Amino acid sequence: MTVSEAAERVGLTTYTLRWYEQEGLVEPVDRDSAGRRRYSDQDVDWLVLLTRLRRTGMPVRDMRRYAELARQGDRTLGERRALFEAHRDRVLARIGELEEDLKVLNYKIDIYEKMERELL
Amino acid sequence: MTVSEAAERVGLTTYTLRWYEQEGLVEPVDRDSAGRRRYSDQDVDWLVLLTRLRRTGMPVRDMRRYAELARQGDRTLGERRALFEAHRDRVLARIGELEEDLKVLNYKIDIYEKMERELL
DNA sequence: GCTTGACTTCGAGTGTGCTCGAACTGGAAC
DNA sequence: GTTCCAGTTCGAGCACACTCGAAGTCAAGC
Repeated sequence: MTVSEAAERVGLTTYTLRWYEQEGLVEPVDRDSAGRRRYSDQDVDWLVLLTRLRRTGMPVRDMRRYAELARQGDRTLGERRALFEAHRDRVLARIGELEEDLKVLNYKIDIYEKMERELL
Repeated sequence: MTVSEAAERVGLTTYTLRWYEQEGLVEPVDRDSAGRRRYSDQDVDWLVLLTRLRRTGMPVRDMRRYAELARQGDRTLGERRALFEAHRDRVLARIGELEEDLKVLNYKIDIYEKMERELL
């Protein structure tokens, strides 16, 4: 599929797709006879995984590292697993943090509700 | 307390504390006779609240809006509550998103473990 | 009374992750 | 065969949230 079709599927812009490729997050995508990118389903799968990592706050730098490891095949499986485990821990910590902050938010909302009632 | 003491307490730098003031996230802080900022406990409490909001991903723009409302006193209680409720919903959505992504992460880790065992 | 060090303001610079404009190209529709 | 559209590259620009350097001030310790 074309870059714009791929962009639509993964929920990124065509700009970003080209930029990801340039940044080494994605293998150079196949081209048609006119030099236009042709994305395969595997390309899209990879991009979807990247968007997940990105959404969880993984820096582009780490995503690139991961992409490099993936390119080197099975011998980097352990390293890739370690990278994911470390990231999972960060995501868990982040969820914990958000839940803490949510408590404060809820507390504040309660306070405001009480104050609003008292002002009637 | 001084700007550096306040910075230490809230976990921000002195640069950021001055910048927050400049950006209107914080009321102009009291000064001593030499023109140096003197932070009160209330100032610190306010800053701590701001760091929570910030950590949950609230844009500085919205924090400024909240600060402006707070300055206007009780008549903006409803608006402040609404602002917090909307933000709470975003935080909840974000937690949900992270939990989804966490599943993918765990799935990937499992796959890697399996593949590593098979390669022995 | 001099040094030191933490403060002040101001404007400029940084890092991250895109986002876009300009100039060009090539295949498809009419 | 011209128009049109979606693609191409390249470098520049942008939004956000800080971060810092420079030049100056002031109180406290020696």
